[in-house]
Amino acid sequence: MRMDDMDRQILALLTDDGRRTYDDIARRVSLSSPAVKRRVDRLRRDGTLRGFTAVVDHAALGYGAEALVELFYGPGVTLDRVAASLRAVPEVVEAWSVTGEADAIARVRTRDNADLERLIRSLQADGTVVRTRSQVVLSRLVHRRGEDDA
Amino acid sequence: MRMDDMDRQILALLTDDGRRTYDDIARRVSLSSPAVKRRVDRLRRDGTLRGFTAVVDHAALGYGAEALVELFYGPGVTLDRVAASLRAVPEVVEAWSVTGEADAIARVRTRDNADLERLIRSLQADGTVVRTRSQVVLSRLVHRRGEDDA
DNA sequence: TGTGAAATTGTCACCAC
DNA sequence: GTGGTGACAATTTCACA
Repeated sequence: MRMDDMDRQILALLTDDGRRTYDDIARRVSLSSPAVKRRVDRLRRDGTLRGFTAVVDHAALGYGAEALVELFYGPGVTLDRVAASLRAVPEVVEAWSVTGEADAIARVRTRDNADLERLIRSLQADGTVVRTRSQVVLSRLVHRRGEDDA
Repeated sequence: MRMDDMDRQILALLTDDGRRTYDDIARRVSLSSPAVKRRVDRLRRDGTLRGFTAVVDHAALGYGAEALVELFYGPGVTLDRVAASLRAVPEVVEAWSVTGEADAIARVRTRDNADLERLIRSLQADGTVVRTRSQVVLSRLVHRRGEDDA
């Protein structure tokens, strides 16, 4: 899985616009479009390039509330069990196990704060999580393309 | 900015694969490809669809460390100033102002934990941030496509 | 919204380095 | 191994119904 600067440039261009044409990329990196395609195909096989996705404005879709919810597990609860139960909740868009006080942090998105509160209650009611501490997102300060959704 | 179920289906399909062809989408939602294109064009004009991006495995690119860093501002520090100083740090891939104890949370990504520590020190040295509290990501438990990078 | 045609893009075999 | 060229297939795009 060698990675040269050409690959990094191509990935940066595709991160900026995932639907850029091979020809457009080729001109910017001074290659032919088949050469670019071969590199992109290789990066996908490697797993370095996982795929492509649409960048959607969730607020425009009616999901205006977002929060980071710290989760504290009950005794003896395994990581797999928490992961499985979080995956079952569509509002959980991302979750990590972390160092520090909390065991994990879930990033959740709901229509509004009322839904947010209901969601947090339901996470607690689940049984795997004994306590939560939430930080509601007021605004986005930084966002780099290829790093998230909206 | 009306949004019907057809639009939502199209956005879901493009979130799953941002390079899906109009014809592929058209078959799945029972429309013609020009009709799909017209809707996608409208969603882009609306701003509902912000664009497309590549989904990259940052660990494969040598950035294996990730953390959520809670930031506590000094007195009188404005949101704009924090946003500007965070934007200047490439390792900050996302940041939000939040409710709760901390003023903001930055999501950062570095090569390793040593770089992570250096970065956190530099955020404190900046002057706008008087204290930080970090939660280092151990593993990703949940990740929905269209919600992030790797 | 669909159809059909033209322009653009993706794809692959083949060759050179 | 990597890259380029040219030909063909697939897709995008748009005028018109």
